[in-house]
Amino acid sequence: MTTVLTSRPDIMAILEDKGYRSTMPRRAIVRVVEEMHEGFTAEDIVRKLPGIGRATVFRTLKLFLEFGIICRLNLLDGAPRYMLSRVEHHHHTVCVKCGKVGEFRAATVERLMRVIGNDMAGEIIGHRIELYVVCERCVGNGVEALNIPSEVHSHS
Amino acid sequence: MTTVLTSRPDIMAILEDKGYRSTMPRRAIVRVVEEMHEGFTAEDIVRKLPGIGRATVFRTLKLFLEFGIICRLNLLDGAPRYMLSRVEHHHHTVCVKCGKVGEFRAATVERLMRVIGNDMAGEIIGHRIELYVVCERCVGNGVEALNIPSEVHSHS
DNA sequence: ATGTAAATGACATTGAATATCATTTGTCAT
DNA sequence: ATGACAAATGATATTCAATGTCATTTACAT
Repeated sequence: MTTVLTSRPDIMAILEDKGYRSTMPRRAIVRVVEEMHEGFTAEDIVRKLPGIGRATVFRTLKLFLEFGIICRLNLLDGAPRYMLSRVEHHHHTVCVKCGKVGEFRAATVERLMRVIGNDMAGEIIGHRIELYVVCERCVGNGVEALNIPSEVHSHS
Repeated sequence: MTTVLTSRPDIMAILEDKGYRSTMPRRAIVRVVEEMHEGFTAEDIVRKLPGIGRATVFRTLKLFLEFGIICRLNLLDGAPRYMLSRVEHHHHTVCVKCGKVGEFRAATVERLMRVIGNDMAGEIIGHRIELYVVCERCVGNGVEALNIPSEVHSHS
């Protein structure tokens, strides 16, 4: 027994399996993405890696997205945020105050989809659920009134 | 009895109540929005109303959004789509083939939120659920393989 | 080592959306 | 009705994210 199994999949290995090359910029982006734990924008990566071209960052994130290595959250405003995927199916919480992105899983969600599917013409391909929350930390701070986008309350 | 109650709220009246003026461009946009039944982009409106400035269209849609008159869907790619809100809380279905936007309601959704809320630190402010579907019409056509964004399957 | 296709990065370009600001237009008081 | 004034508009410039182009570089199979 000489190696410890890392709980995290080897991203470069995934790409190499698909025939993509292990290049310096890709490795750098993998490294940065792996240590960003609360969600990040493409621009965050560009800023953290000034030696690497903007186009490359965007291309690489798109590649990661395509293989489910990262996932994308279209927030209410501003650029989409990304975060490293966990293996299991999950959904996201977004703190409307500090922007922190969290995850949750709920068996009920899958059951819900089945119920809805039965009531519907057509076929369900996938779903997206986002919860807008005030996270523990921000509730604690109990600061001034939040600017909550009204659309979150009653629609979509 | 001289008037028929329209089932749809008078959008201009809502705005006037809030102190906004009933201007020609706003009335034009209301008219167009009310007759677009399958979701539209800001650009759709700009195209339909060449006499009205781009900035005004964006400003007005933002205003409508703020008061819940329309709702916004951040789709997987491209510009956000808008659609006239119904009064009741609901969620959206998006056909990954033809882009048609539908609506659904499910009591289970609200129950789900309560269940999740109990399991969570912090406070749930709102939620967003989107179902990616192949709509009835497109299933019928049974056409070639769909280009389904992988992120829809397993994440977010 | 070398050839070759893949990948990169500098740059230009697109496209959505916002900011600016002189002009126009609704609304209210009269 | 009229005029005054703030609100709203629209032409334009500008921002910002993201993509396309293409000559150069780099990883990898041989």
